[in-house]
Order: sequence, then C-alpha cells, then structure tokens
Amino acid sequence: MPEMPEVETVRRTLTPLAVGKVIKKVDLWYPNIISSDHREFKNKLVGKKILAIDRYAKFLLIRLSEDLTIVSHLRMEGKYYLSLPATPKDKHDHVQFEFTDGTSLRYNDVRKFGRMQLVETGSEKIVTGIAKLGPEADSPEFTLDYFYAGLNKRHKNIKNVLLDQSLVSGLGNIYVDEVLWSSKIHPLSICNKIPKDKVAILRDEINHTIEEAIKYKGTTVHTYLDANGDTGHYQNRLKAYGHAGEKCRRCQSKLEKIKVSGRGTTFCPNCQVMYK
DNA sequence: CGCACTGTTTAAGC
DNA sequence: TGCTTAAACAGTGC
Repeated sequence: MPEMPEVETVRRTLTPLAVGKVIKKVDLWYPNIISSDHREFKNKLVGKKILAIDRYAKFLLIRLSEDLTIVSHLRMEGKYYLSLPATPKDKHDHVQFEFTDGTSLRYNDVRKFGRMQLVETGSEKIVTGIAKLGPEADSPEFTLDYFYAGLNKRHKNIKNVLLDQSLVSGLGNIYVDEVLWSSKIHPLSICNKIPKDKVAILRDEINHTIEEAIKYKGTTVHTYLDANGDTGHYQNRLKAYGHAGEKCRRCQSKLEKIKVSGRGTTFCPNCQVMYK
C-alpha cells in the first residue's frame, strides 16, 4: 500500500477520527505487530489522549499525552479504521484501541508486515529504520546540490538508490517507476553518471509527483484504503507502473518490465536514457 | 502449482 | 569491513 502520499492521506483522514480521544483499553490480537514490549504497550497507553498525528516519510507518529508517541509503519498493507469494540473482529484486525467515548480504532493488516512501537516523544530515532532516513522527497532540505552530491558518491543504479530511503525518503516502487519515466532516465542508470541537468529534472519530478499523488489521495493498486475506507485516485494517472506491455505515452514504444533490486520495474526502453 | 505484490530488515555471500 | 544479493516476514490472488 503505502508510500509517502498514501501515508499522508491516512494521516489526514485519521486525524479527525482519532485526535481528542482517550484510550480506555488496548487489545493485541496479533501481538507481533508491536515491536516494543507488549505488556508495556497495553498498560502504558491506558488513560492517554491522542493529541495529534504526524508523519515522517512513511512513518505515522501518533502523539499522545505524557510525552508518548506510537511510531507506526504500515509496510505493505496496513490500514486504520474507526470501529466499535463490540464489532466482530475481522480476520486481519490485529490491534484495537478502545476509547472512552465508546468507539475504537482498529489496525488491520492482511500480511502482518506492519509494525508499531511505543516510544518517548523525541526519541523516535530508536525505531529501526528511522535513523537512516534521508530528507523527505517534498522537504526544503532535498535540494539539487544535496541530491547531486549524494548521487555522485553512489555507484549503484538509480532505482535502487531511490528505493533505499537513505538519500531521499518517501518514495516506493510505484513512484520510483513514475519519476524515472517522467524524467526519461533508465532505471539501471548508474547514479554518478547522470548529468546534473538530468538530476535537476529528476528532483523536480520527484517533488511534483509526490505533490500530485497527495492531491489525488494516493494510489490504490492492490488494497490500499485510507482511514475512511476510501481508495486513492492517482492510479488513473500512472504512466509506467502497471502498464507493462502497453505503448509508452511519449514515444509509442512498448513498455518493458524487468526486475531491479528484487522489485518489478516498468520502463520505456526507447525514451528512458541509460547513463553508465 | 508457481509466481508476484505497495516495504524493510536480516542473513548470507563475496 | 563493507558492499550486494537473497531470503524472510505472511497472506492473497492470478
């Protein structure tokens, strides 16, 4: 499901459903979702109020009273939705936060890849994966000079580096294919061989694509839904991902699909230039 | 039955 | 030591 635009959409839809509520009880139906201590997670959260929901790259940060934060990563298929404690548990509901107002928030995850961890607000960096994150794709720190210098140091292919999160965070498999198509850069291009003017175009396309995808409330390709149960709409605007075998919208060549860094990768072999 | 899947970590190999 | 690749997580759907 979720790359940065989808997580941001979840943040926006979840905020009005959850902020201001006070946790009465926590049900851990599949405790492995919690990477911190399970008993502490259940006990410490009782009586805490949800103050806000923030986001950093693909992580949701659920801010609670008394300086606590639940760091939540949806990985491939995690979803939040508002329910009632008495509603029968769905097969893939794994965590429930019961609130004092009689409602509840449920975490549902078909593949059980998602993780939550309770930390003290301000020490989010102790969560595996957060410390290595580079600047977010839509942040002011993601400048051309920073991006170009970072690519110059790397000898790997561009698709791998954009997926890695350490140079720039927030992109996933779908948006990487999209921005490389938009920038006319072949996914196997070697980072330090890409000329600066192309890097500038790529940076702009990353900004633009993320912005557009948030505007369209994300991309639903498998099962992604926001906290209201609604799909995204950006899937109708994808030009590469999911269109293997079809004609390239720019040059009419046939889009190809290969495997890069273990991920399916769709691109146009004619108009996406290979730098190596 | 085999393979692919929005993400990330960890183990294994060189 | 460090980089790269494969496997692992677990389930569904084609």
